[in-house]
Amino acid sequence: MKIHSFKTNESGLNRFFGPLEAKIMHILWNGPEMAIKDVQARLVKEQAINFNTVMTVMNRLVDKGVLRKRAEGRVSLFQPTQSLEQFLETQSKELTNDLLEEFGPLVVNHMLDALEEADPALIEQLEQKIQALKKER
Amino acid sequence: MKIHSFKTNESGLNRFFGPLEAKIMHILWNGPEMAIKDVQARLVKEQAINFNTVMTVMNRLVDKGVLRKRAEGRVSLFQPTQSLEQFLETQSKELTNDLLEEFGPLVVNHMLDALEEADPALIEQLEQKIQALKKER
DNA sequence: TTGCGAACATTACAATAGGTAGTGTGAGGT
DNA sequence: ACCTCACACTACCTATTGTAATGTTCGCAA
Repeated sequence: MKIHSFKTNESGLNRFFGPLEAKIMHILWNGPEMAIKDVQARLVKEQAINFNTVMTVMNRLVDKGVLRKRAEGRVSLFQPTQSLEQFLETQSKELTNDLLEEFGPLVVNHMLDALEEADPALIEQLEQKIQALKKER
Repeated sequence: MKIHSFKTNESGLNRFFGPLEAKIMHILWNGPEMAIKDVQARLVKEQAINFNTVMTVMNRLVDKGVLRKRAEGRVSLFQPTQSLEQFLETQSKELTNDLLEEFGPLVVNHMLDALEEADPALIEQLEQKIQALKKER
């Protein structure tokens, strides 16, 4: 399995995951390899939550391929299959390609409209890359 | 209601809609204001489909705000609330903004990587817009 | 005037995704 | 021999989407 949808009405990890899934991924990305009860312990600080609930969701994340599970004696230890950086890199690349494929020039315009108002540094970066590209040809 | 998710594993209208929803929107975007039975007639050319099924889905599309329903005597006529162009414009803009918000510079790089392999004309367009932007300042 | 048929409304069921949690099982330590 | 803890299995709930049966209404024709 993989990530199939990007939610426009959410933010951060909630764009890729359900709310509990997102919290769990957040914990695993900001800490070491962990057992279920470790994750649960961190979640409980916010909100009471059943051990089995955490287990079920974590196992589903394993099925989706975003967590890896490893037996260490009697307990299972979990860790993300990708670093957060890799994950964001992968997802943003896939999304960007999808967008360009689907919308082509429209996206370029929107991009610039957005950059115009937002971030002069990004425009600089863009121009640098374009110049670099041109020289290569 | 609105569109809340963009599916990375689909293509075209299926990125925004379920498969039947997408077919229905396709028909309404490529024809005049229509009654349910007109839509059904076109769908049936491909695949037998129950009138009520079409009705239910079309009414849901009205609830979502992507179709408008208008009573004309005994029948209801349906038509998209936006043209396909407007819809794609809106969606691609929203997605582009979301992406930049969420990933910032990562997206700019992916964009250029993609453009590099894909389309020299888009790069030209990009550069034009950047020059235009610079002059404004 | 009555009643049929067409269009719409209401209701419901299946599948999938995600959140929640009860019950079952097995292995280790006491 | 047994108890506990971690894990497995199963199930139920909500939402979304596809599917369709049943119920209602109203104009027109006999």
